[in-house]
Amino acid sequence: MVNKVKFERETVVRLASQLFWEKGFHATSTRDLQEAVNMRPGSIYSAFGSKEGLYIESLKDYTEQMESQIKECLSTSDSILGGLRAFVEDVVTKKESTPSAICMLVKANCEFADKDSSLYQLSLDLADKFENYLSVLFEQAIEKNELSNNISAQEYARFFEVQFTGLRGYFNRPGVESLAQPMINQMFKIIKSL
Amino acid sequence: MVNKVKFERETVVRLASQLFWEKGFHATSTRDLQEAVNMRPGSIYSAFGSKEGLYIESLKDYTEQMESQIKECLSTSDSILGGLRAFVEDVVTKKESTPSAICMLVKANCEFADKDSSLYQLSLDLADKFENYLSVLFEQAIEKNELSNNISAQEYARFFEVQFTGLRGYFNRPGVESLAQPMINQMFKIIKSL
DNA sequence: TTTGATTTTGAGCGACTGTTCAAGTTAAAA
DNA sequence: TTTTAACTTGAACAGTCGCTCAAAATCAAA
Repeated sequence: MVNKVKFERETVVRLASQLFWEKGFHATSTRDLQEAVNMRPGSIYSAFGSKEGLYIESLKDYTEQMESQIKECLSTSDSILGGLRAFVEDVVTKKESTPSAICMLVKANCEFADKDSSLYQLSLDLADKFENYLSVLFEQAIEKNELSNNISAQEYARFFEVQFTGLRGYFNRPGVESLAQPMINQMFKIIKSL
Repeated sequence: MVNKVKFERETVVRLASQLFWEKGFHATSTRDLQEAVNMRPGSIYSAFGSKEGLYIESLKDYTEQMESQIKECLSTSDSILGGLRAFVEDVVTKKESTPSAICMLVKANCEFADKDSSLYQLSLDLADKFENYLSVLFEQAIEKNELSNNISAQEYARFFEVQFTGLRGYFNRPGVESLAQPMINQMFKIIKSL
């Protein structure tokens, strides 16, 4: 090796991810990105190939970050359900410190209308992966008798997902902060009664 | 009057609305719109002022269309809850005939990250109007004893909205059609038990 | 039939887009 | 110290963007 890359790939992807999450793919220009990651076009294109390439890496990084956040919440809590609740509270109540209350995966799924586009497909694949991960967690919750087995782990996961994304959409506006805790309580009360 | 406009304003807005709903504001070019509504730029700009002006009228038209759809469902059904259920089934199961399974208001709210932008504000205002309309309906449902008064009409409306938008997001993908009816059943079973 | 206010047309403007690449810089190896 | 492959730079390209406006077309009223 004669010379090393000067930038930290992970840092750059993290910064790009924040910008894409906030503004979406189409509304983020390559010049916005250049400024955000402090790189000139040539370096970006040699490292990521295209705006789309950088976006793909950013979206994957986002889901990894989200899974890390869940794992963190699980390790802090003494039950699966407690961990999931902590995660939901984290996301919904600390929305000021994130680019958007709305999940970047949901935003991606909204933005790419062409069902044949690879970015739409990617958003589906990552959402699928996330649902599977949730299913595993709910499987464990059933095994630990935190939840009944009236419905399957996958059905719990689906309900969680619908409620979670619905809530995040609802809280993507100012002035509803005081509703967060009651609505999360309601959500988990329902889950336990399914 | 010396000369009349040649186009039907409502038809044009309807066509533009479909395109904006499908592709979003940023990904829809003025040339896409020109083709869709079969008008030249000069005519569009003299009638609507700007791309943004046409979008504003399109989004307002969308919400009016949605309220009409609810009213249609209510008139066909003999209960408020039955009407709302018919509406949800309509939207979630006939998604192939619409530009997107996801609500155009939700897409708008996703797309406009700048909380100071007037398009973001518009999406909030229209969503607020919709929530108020739902509240009125749930108020009636409580009065007609279709629902308990354990929680307020507004709380019912909020739960409906979260569940409804969550479901629509979930069904914005291929291959989940068979889950629609069970999940809608679950949704209304929960509403009745609140 | 002529008039004249109004609407429609579409070529084209300046700004911005994603992307390229020749020239400059860097630092490990020779 | 020199070499040289890898990396960085940023001016610039071709294409697209939202939008304008002078000219042509339209048609009720005179």
